[in-house]
Amino acid sequence: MGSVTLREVADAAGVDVSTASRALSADKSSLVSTATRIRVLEAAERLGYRANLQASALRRGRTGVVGVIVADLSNPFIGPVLRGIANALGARGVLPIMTETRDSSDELTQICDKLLSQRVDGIITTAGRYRDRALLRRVADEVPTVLAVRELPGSGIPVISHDDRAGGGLAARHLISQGHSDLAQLIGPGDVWSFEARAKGFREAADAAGAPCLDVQASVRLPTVEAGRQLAEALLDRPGPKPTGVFAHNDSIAIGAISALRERGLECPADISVVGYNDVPLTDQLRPPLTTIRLPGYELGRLAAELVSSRIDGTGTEATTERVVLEPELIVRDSTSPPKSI
Amino acid sequence: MGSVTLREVADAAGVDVSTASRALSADKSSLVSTATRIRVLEAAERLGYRANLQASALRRGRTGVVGVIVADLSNPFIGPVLRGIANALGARGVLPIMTETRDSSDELTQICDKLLSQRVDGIITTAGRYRDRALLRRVADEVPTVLAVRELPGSGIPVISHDDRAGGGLAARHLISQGHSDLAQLIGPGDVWSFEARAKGFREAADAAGAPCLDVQASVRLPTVEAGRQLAEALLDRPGPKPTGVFAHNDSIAIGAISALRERGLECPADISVVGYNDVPLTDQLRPPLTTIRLPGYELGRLAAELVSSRIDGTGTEATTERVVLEPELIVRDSTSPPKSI
DNA sequence: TTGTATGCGTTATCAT
DNA sequence: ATGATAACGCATACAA
Repeated sequence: MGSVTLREVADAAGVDVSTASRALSADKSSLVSTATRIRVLEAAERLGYRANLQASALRRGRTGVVGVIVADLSNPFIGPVLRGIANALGARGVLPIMTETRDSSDELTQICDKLLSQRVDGIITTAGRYRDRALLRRVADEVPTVLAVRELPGSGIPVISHDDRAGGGLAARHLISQGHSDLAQLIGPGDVWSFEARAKGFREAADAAGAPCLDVQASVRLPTVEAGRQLAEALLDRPGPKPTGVFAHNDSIAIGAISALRERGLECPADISVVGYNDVPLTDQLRPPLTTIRLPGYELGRLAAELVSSRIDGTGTEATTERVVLEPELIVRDSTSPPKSI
Repeated sequence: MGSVTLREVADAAGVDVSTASRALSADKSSLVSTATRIRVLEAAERLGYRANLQASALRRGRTGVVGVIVADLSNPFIGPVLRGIANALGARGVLPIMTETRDSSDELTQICDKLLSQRVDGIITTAGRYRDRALLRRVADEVPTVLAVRELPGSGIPVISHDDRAGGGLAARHLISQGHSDLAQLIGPGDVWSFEARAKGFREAADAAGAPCLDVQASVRLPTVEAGRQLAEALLDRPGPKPTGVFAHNDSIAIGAISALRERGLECPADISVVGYNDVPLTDQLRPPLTTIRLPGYELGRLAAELVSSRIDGTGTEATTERVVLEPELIVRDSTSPPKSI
């Protein structure tokens, strides 16, 4: 492609490349006389000049690109997060490279390698599992890195998250306040901060209220509708009294569970109440509309992008921005109600 | 960041940079003796060498990055498309830069500029509106470009789409076969291929069956749940007989419409049947589960990525790959049923 | 205010 | 099979 170089612009304007470079640079254009500046600008315009950011990056050591790594692009809760990231980065003229690991550590390894080879200025990831801590730590040593949504305790990597533990507590207290005394939780895939923290928060609040709490653990990797189905069936297949209040670790699991329960003759919320997590789009239109915990995805994305930007600029006051934790919010809809027997 | 350069690896291995370059290059490593190759490889490993793709790109004229431009990251139908793109590109070692226009032409202009400055090897976009034809045509002249999902007739840009017109026909014939004789369609934002084609297909099939068809046009830019609400209310506020079979141009509109209808005392499907479009995740879990037309998002994304890759490689037999059109599929669920009066 | 010269890290061409 | 060298397009330290 005969793309126009700075050299050609300079020649057309009758100046040296260095002068042309200065004239076109936003902050250094003051070092150039107004007359020559407009001459260069006109020449650039006329020739259709477009700066080669690759070359510029090579010279300046900055690419204007940050890598974004998510676990699952088809998880609807990720949409708002990506938006928040894209918007905040866009405002600074930075472009995001988006990648997906499907929660596979091998994938993550390869992706990190690729991003580092691309010399991205920074990395934002929501895909870290505990087992990836060392890997991500190494990445963070090479390039400004920010965790979003999922924390990685002990990694020392700055993180923008929200309080999953408090979210679990909200779910438990809501069910208890509705009169449920037999609780259960459908736990998301292991090795992930979000689910462990939610489980812990839920259990603590249940214990505090003296309510028995059954844990049903997932053996699957991704927290999907199908996983919710399996978890609900595992719950029903257990011997003993059936809980009436169930906390699903995300909305997909909740949806799958409600569907599976219905197939076994249990209606939600008449027979069993279900609380979800994330408040993904459309949860208010489900059958029934889902009571859930809102995860502030857009905000998380936006803040993560701003944090990584400030790290890149070196303006991050290291100590003060290590960890930002937003608050979850209980959204009450129709999937929870007082238990029948009361 | 003291990142290791090829130079240092060469020095450590006691060879020239050019030899080191050959040794590390996949296809040219045969030009190097096995002995020195392993010496170089070891040195690289030991020093933690990582090729600088920026520099490599500058020299070779290829970045290994393609730009992806979508209209709306929060539209759930885009998830599968992005996945298809990311997976197909990933298999070829190419990374996607993802951007969002919110269906604004200004945004699109800026984004194209940015991507071209980044010297992406190719561009895939689902965000083209008719008014953007000239802009995208110019882009396509600079870099291999592929349209996905939305066509841009007369632009001459290769496109991977599916048959929206046939999809509209499927919707109409389904409603008619259920016994509906009074039809209406809630039309998506103007200036966009998908919606115009769906409208046309629906109208044609209605006409062919002699069924009157009311068109309700959106005045909004994005086809959201809220837009669906407004469209449904506009429909009800019209004088004259109310249609019993409604085609919403996407699932979000359908959901908003059903919700608005319910607020006005009309139940779906008892009082009014609604067909959506896209078959986005969770439509089967809605109240009621949505009858809809499936748009093969993953396939579209995958094919678009493969097409742009072959264009980049220059292996695209120009004439044969201009336009690929997949087939839509009717998914019958519970939001449609025969009208009451029958 | 402008020009000169150099280097960012690679790869390709040409020798050897 | 390997080395020397130039060039990709740009930005900056330095000189004028």
